[in-house]
Amino acid sequence: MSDNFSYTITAQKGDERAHCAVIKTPHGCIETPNFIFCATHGAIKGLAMEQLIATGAQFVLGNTYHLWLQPGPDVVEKHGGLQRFTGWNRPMLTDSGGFQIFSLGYGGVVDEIKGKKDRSARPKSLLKITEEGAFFRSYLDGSLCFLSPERSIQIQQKLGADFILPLDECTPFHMKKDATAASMQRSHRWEFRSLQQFYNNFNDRQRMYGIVQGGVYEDLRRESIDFVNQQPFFAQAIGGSLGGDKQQMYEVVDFTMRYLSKNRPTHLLGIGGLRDILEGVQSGVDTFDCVHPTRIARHGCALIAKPETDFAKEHINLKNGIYKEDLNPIDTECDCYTCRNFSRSYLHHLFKAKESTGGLLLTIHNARFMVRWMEKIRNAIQTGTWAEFYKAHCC
RNA sequence: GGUGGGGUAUCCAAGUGGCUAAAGGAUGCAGACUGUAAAUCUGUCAGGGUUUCCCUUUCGAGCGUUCGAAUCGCUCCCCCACCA
Repeated sequence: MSDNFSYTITAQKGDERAHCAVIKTPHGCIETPNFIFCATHGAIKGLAMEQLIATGAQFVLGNTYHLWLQPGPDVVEKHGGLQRFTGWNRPMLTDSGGFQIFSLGYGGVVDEIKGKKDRSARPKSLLKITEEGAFFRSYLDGSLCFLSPERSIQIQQKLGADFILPLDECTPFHMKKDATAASMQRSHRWEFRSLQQFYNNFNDRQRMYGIVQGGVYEDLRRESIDFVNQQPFFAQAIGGSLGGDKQQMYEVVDFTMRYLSKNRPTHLLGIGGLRDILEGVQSGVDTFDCVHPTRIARHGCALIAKPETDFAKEHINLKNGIYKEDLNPIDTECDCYTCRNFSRSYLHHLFKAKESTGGLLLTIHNARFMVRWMEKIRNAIQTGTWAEFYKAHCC
């Protein structure tokens, strides 16, 4: 194998697990800790890639399931891969569709994975899961779809992102331990098949992550870690249910990180709260991804650093009436295009008037905010002040 | 001047005798959102209170019929359409 890919730890103090590293890919390097922005359908909702690049973002994620249904992997392949297709000529990862088995499969309990209560019940479009794979009803046209580990990898090989994920099965929080264990073991078999497919058609411009399952159970997580550590993955991700509340999530991530290989980059799937990221970094996580910053932007919320020591509220809602005549920018410290040019009052107006530009401007702010948040974290680690930084924000 | 239609809460708009403090929508006020079927979803929206219950004031205005009226009758005010 060539040296298209590498993982190098660049800063780590004493016996702290928090560290900085560089992940090298054919499309450039990623400095970690870092945040991966979600471009599920091959676009950052509300932004042109040019605008995301301007924020300093380094890493973007697309979704196998969505891109498979639309426009289809062959179309992307004809463009020369996802990077050319989307205009993001930088490091990229594709998720396997495993999360969709969960999110489309449990109907109203999409929130289950976070231990939250059933709210907006949706009709489920997952028909059934067998050892072979998952049968879906396409949410686009109702047609029957079948996603297997092999199929997911074939699709991802055509999509051509730098990093790909094996198909796994996510389990909801309220699932009994033996069922969680059975699901985890199936995920392992699926990951093994994914690896076989990957290496059978190996392309030196791609690498694969392993995914740790096991829910909130420490012994299951250890079993899953043993599996992942022993398989020839380039990197590893923590998936599945992380518990019923934040504290449990931090604990699950922490004991999982304790046993995972330190020689591989580690990704925490689907987590992106500001405090959550600090806790993850503290446990040794390299990368995070989350729809939260871009989604809440479209819903009128801007991430803020104001309560530097109180993370009860990590954002403000620009739709609130108090911003109607607020001439200040979202954050006077922020150097993003939105904060340099527009008032909270203007943003409030755009959302009240249902102008999609409001979502665009807040997405720019939130993206830039996340980029700067990760820069602050890396800076603290590089200057040997991580412990103080962490304590100042998390205690 | 004539004929017909209409005036309902912040706005639009259902409702023609009790189950109506009054459907629905919008606006307003707030909340949620964590590997995106999300530019989505939820709550609230006459006033007050000891707030799973009570009181006060409401359907253009007034008077009346009735045990009971946004709903029926009379008078008045205003709006719209067409005809002179």
